[in-house]
Amino acid sequence: MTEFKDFLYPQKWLIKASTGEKVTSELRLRIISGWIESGTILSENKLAAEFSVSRSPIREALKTLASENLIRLERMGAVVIGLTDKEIEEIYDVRLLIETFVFERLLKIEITELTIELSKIVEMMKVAIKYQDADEFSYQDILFHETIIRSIDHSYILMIWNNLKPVMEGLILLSMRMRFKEKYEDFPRILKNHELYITAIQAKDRKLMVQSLHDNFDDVQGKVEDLWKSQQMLAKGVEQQND
Amino acid sequence: MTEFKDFLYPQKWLIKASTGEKVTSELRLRIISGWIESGTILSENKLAAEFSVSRSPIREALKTLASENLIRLERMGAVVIGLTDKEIEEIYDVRLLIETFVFERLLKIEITELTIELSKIVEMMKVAIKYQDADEFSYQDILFHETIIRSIDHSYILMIWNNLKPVMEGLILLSMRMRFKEKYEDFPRILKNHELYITAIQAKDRKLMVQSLHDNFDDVQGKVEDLWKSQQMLAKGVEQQND
DNA sequence: ACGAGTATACTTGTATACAAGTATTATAAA
DNA sequence: TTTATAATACTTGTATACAAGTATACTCGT
Repeated sequence: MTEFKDFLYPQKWLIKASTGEKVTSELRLRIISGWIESGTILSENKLAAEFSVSRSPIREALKTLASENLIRLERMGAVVIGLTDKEIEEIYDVRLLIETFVFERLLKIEITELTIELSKIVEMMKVAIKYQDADEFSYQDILFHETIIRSIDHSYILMIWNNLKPVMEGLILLSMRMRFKEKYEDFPRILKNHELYITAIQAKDRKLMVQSLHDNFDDVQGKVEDLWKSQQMLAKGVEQQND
Repeated sequence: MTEFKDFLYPQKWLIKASTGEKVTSELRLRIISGWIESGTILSENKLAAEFSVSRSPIREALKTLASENLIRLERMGAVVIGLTDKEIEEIYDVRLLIETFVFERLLKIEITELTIELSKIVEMMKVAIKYQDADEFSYQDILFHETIIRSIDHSYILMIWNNLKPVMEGLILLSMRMRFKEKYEDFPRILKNHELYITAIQAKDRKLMVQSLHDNFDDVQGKVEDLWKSQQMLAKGVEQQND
């Protein structure tokens, strides 16, 4: 598999990844970004040719993406589902569902170590903002939520997160890249929300947590649509560079 | 792939399934039943030899089972996680979580068709009980819950269900096979609970629904442990037949 | 011109071959 | 006996080959 210059997915996150994982990550981001449009029919052979790999890693990728609800495997070809507004709302439904569940569990356990870890992550986010590193910021943002979820040690909640995570990662990645270019002023509020989240956990304050969660969602969800179109234009731009 | 006489998974559910799906289903049930014990390290080559298939369908199966949290893919070999009491409780946590979410949505939509469909399924369950067909009963039981979940048309809730379903199916299958042999008197109550669930949906009665859901769980969950040991003995018996 | 039937170019699913890396075991030296 | 090193027998990941089935398109007959 040659290293494409026009990969959307951060190359440095794929250093020790297998070919199958590379294809999966890249294909996922192309679908989420809209570069590959909903309704497109993907053929294993064509994808294999396009990525200059065999069908094995392609099959692996398609199976993974199907489990993430991004494509639908049919008799002849894989149909791209993609992310409409409806799907994005549904993703946030599920995030709200599991993070609320997690918070209820947090009320019952020791959270000192957790809050220290979360504070560290917020510091990392600040540095990422300072150096305008969208990818690093996204990584820390995802890590923030994953750290909270992992802390309650619930394997089936973690299973849900594992299925949701890659799509969330893609959404946040694209969203943050756009913000660094066009809405840099958003970041103080995003940071503040994360700090509020930590405070809510420390105070074991359910209302505060729900509020910060909603603010967080409004922050990302409310503006996803706009960022969406911009991101699509960006993706198209990349595409055209290679025509 | 030869057809094993000692398959745990219902053969008639696999008629039009691929080899990969057959291996997945059988392997899953062997893990859930405890035939393959927690901590066992599975090798692709050995499994391929055991099932008399190539590594391709085996790899597919292992990847699927890993996404269902039944095994953990590591550098050398796949480690069986299996289902401890903790995992079973966690599965029911998630079921409670999503079915509660679904019920909230049901309050807002037209549920006439749904309740008719559910009533039909309950009738099917009665027939299955009458003819002591544990597998058919399990199928209808799973279908009952899937029908409810599908009715709200929420692709990411459905995604969670799709990940949970195979394990639930296995649990219910093993549990029901045991009941038909040892606890036949349980079925009137199980049926009644399902009818109560329908009533709750019709009446849009949240409390009633939660109650029937809890009863349902107590029914299955509370007795899973006992049935568990019996099932393991059954599985061992099957194993010994083939020594 | 139009329909039936066949040929062809696809599709997926499975088997096999190969490469690269890892753990284990055996052997040799101290 | 113990330790270090090398050979061997594993492991997974990827590529390729093959089989069976499906849709498309084309040709032939009417």
